[in-house]
Amino acid sequence: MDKPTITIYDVAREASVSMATVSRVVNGNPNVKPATRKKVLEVIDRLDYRPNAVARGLASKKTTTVGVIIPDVTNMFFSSLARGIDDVATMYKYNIILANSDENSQKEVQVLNTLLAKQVDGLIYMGHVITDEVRAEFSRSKTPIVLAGSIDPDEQVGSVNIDYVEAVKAATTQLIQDGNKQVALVTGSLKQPINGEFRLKGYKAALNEAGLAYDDSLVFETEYSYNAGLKTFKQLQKAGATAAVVGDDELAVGILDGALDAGVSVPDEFELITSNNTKLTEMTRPQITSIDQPLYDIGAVAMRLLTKMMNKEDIDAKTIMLGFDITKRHTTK
Amino acid sequence: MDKPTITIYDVAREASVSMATVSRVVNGNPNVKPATRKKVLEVIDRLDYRPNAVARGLASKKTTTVGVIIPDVTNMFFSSLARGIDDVATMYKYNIILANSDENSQKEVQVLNTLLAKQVDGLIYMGHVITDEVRAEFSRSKTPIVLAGSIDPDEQVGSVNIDYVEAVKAATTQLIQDGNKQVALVTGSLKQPINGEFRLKGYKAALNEAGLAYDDSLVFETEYSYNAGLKTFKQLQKAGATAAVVGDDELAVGILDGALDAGVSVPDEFELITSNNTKLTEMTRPQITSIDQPLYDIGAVAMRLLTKMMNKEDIDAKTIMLGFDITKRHTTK
DNA sequence: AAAATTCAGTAAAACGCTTGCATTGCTATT
DNA sequence: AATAGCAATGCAAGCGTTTTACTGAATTTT
Repeated sequence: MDKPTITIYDVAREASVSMATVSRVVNGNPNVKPATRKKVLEVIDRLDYRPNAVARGLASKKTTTVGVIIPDVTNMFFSSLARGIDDVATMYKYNIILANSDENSQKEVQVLNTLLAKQVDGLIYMGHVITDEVRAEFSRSKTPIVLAGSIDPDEQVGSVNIDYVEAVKAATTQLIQDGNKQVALVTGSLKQPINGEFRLKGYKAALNEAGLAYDDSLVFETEYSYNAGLKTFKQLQKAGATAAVVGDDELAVGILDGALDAGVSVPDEFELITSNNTKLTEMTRPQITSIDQPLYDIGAVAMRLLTKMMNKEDIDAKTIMLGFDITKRHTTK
Repeated sequence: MDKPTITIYDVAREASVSMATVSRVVNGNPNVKPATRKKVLEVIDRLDYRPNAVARGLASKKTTTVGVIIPDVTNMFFSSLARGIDDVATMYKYNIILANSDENSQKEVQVLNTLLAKQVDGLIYMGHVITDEVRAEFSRSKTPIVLAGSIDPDEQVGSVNIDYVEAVKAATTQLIQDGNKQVALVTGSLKQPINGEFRLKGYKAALNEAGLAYDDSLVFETEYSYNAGLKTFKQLQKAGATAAVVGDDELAVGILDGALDAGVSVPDEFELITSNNTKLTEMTRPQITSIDQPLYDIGAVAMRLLTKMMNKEDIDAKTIMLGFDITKRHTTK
């Protein structure tokens, strides 16, 4: 009852040519006479032959599959990247194995290993932080790797980002120019380079240029969630902040709602700029001004870079910084 | 310079046993003397041997990989399902190949074929509608398939859902009990069974039970987007609706904002119940009352069902309906 | 017209693993 | 002591491709 799987060999026999010839027509190798090609294609069609990619992978040592490690698909920031990755992957005939890591180093290492065991041709890693264990795995393998939306302090592997220093600097400067003397910075863990290093640096640079003193009671380290935002607003108020640059959209929505709940008028009494420009920023009232990171593009460019690496093409630069904008909405004056 | 890939054969030689034995210890086959096992494991460790899953796949005809077809990862509804799927998949040692389809039948067929070529052990399909072409592909292959969050009119393949008829009925009834005589239904294309068949049925049933006449000028067919919601509110107002059951959260946020923009007070002058209970519903002011579909669970259960099918276990029921709730927030009285 | 080159195609060796079957020692049974 | 039974291994045949040589034939060059 099980239909016997039909193989390249069957096609060869039916078309009375060798397997090699069938393989050539399947792979578009030009070294085959049009008449033969046609004959083979007919048989393929008649037999409903479908090449077995696993066998092909074993023989050719290529799987046309790339591994993608993502903290959580459910997070818009990452799913936007993922969408860019998948679209470009499809364009170049690759498929994606998607694995959620929850930014858990142990899971990451584990998943990395199964991905490598599955012989993926390349890897894209998303996540805010790269632990030493993960870095160790990276260097242990010679599979090309690109980081999407996270910083590579070592520049060992490829990476695609925006210039977080400049982005936060621009946002902060804008808030200062609106007349705020007490601009807060609200981010995730300062242990993550993106926050503790880059964003903080941009923030300080802006203060400095404006001749304002840095005050670390205006820097808030919190979790990226709506509820954390709600709570954070109270602290912001206590600290006397009249504006904030926020590292995550959900968090920003929480802060906004915290302000509204407290009867604080936005943007008149409190201004807000967030960082990721996800759809969320348009769904609140007032809509939230945001640094516009081209998330989809970061993913797309990362995947494109990876294709080049897998192809052993020359790479101009392993680290690519995309431009950013600030999309003005209604949480700033 | 390229390290030679080290194979099971190398391990066998170094441990002076046969490949078969190494294979056995790698696969946890009990038929190995503890002493031998230990020796082999040591060599594996020393040589840093990593089994090649592609070769394994070819030999065993199992890839421990399942294909997942998703309309758009960027959509919270689907990404929630996907997260459930991935978590359960991981639990059962499967990986997921994720492919975005944009609900485009042609892409779906294409992706389905490459997935099958890659010899996935099973497939999970998400999408509101199953075109004939897709259905044809489904029946052409004997790979197990489960639909997650979409209806299978034919019951040919497995599927996991909630009871949309009852859910919409409950929501509509609630709105009627709040005193609304003009309750609207706002969904996506009525051509999709979930809308034109199930939701509409539930809606009519509720009206009927309440002794209200069905009026098709209160049924709105639109796109699932924030902007569509904004526009739709105006039509709702024109039609004299004082409440609405909405099929998508982004859409609902649009309608809510449309109401607020028009100076209509929610829920006093207009009530709203949405369908997917994504995080979005908590991020608006007022927060939106929603049918609570256990999205994560639908994904998880779908994947669990698929594992059973892949394992050729007995299945109690191919079609599974999960329970739902209505989470009351502040767009209803 | 002979030699060189290109074209089409063949045969068979990988690719790295699983697995059914055969084999080898042992221990337990008679 | 002979035999059966079993646990532990080894052997080798696949799995379905790609790819490397290689071979004739046809075409071009000299």
